[in-house]
Amino acid sequence: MDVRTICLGILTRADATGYEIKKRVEEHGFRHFVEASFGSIYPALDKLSRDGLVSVREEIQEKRPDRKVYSITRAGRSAFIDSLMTPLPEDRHRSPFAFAMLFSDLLPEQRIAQMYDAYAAQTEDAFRQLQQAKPQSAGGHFAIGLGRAAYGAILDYLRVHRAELETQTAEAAE
Amino acid sequence: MDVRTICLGILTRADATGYEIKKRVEEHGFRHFVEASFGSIYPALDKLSRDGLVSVREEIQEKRPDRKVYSITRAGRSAFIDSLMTPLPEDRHRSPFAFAMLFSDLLPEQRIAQMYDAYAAQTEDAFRQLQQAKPQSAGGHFAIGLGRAAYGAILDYLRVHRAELETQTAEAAE
DNA sequence: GTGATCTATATCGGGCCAGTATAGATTGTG
DNA sequence: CACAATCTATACTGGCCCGATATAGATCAC
Repeated sequence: MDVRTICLGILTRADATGYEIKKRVEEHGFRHFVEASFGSIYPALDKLSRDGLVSVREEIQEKRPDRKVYSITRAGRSAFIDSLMTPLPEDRHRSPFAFAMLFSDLLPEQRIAQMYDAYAAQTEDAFRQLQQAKPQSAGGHFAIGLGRAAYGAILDYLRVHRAELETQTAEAAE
Repeated sequence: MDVRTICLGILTRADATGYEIKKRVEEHGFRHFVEASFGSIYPALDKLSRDGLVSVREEIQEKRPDRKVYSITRAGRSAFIDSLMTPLPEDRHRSPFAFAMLFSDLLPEQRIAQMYDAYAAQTEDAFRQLQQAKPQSAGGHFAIGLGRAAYGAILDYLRVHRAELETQTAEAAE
């Protein structure tokens, strides 16, 4: 899912500037599924504009940079739908935490506990965000539920393992 | 978790060529948590070599490209551990499928069902792979369990939602 | 026997991220 | 009230990384 496609998707819902697209990508409905930075959004909008998939109107502002408001064109809408009609790229779950755990034997126990707590906190945050998210459509409802299911399961697993870890520590301390 | 760090991690377990590192990254113990392509592994090994974090010995072969076998150095091992002692990057879960679902209203019902089935099949594969994986260490056991918990929850969610979807279709067909 | 897969290294274009620059407006805090 | 932080808004750069491609003999399956 490249940044151009993400931009097109967001623009099917409403016109937006590059800045607003970035904000929207960070909202609950999107942030757990896609990401895009300024460094890729602005060039993407440039390219889309050159290809006629979006149009721009410049709103001149006195004491700020001019707002460039992008709208999706008919061609853009159909290119977006086309891209959803061809096979989707597979999901990617990259976890530096799980990778680090594979090398737990090389690290002090204290550091493991630290990583563990940081990871649990992050996951709880993500879960809570999805709990509060208000879906805008049937698809949004589904996607949020999916995320919630995954994060919830991870949290449960962490809780169970945490208990095991404490037991082991307690035994070792005897 | 950059490719250099991934290479170092793998080399803490055994010496390897670039090719072997790629294979190892694709094994059950790693593939659900990290990824790295040839296009990044070879330059990474180059850089590590120049920085003295790995050493190379060239095994000349008659009718094949020479094998370059990399070993981690003392400096490399400590650089790897250092990188695990500093705060880890957050997990990333990118899901083109969930993103596409957010736009289900723009797509034909048939296509939704298709994406749905493809996604379920993929997830089942991943789950099965983790079921069969045999952990090599306590950390490996933990990481595999974590992955299994997440994929399992997603599969459950998909099954439940599938039933709903069929109910809706059936109602619509009346 | 012949086509597919495996071993093995390497490069290139293009996509993308993180950081940085710029700059005035608004909001918050002590 | 002063000063800091955050917000709006665009844009570039260095560097990382992926996917595709090139090369080439070996081995395996049918």
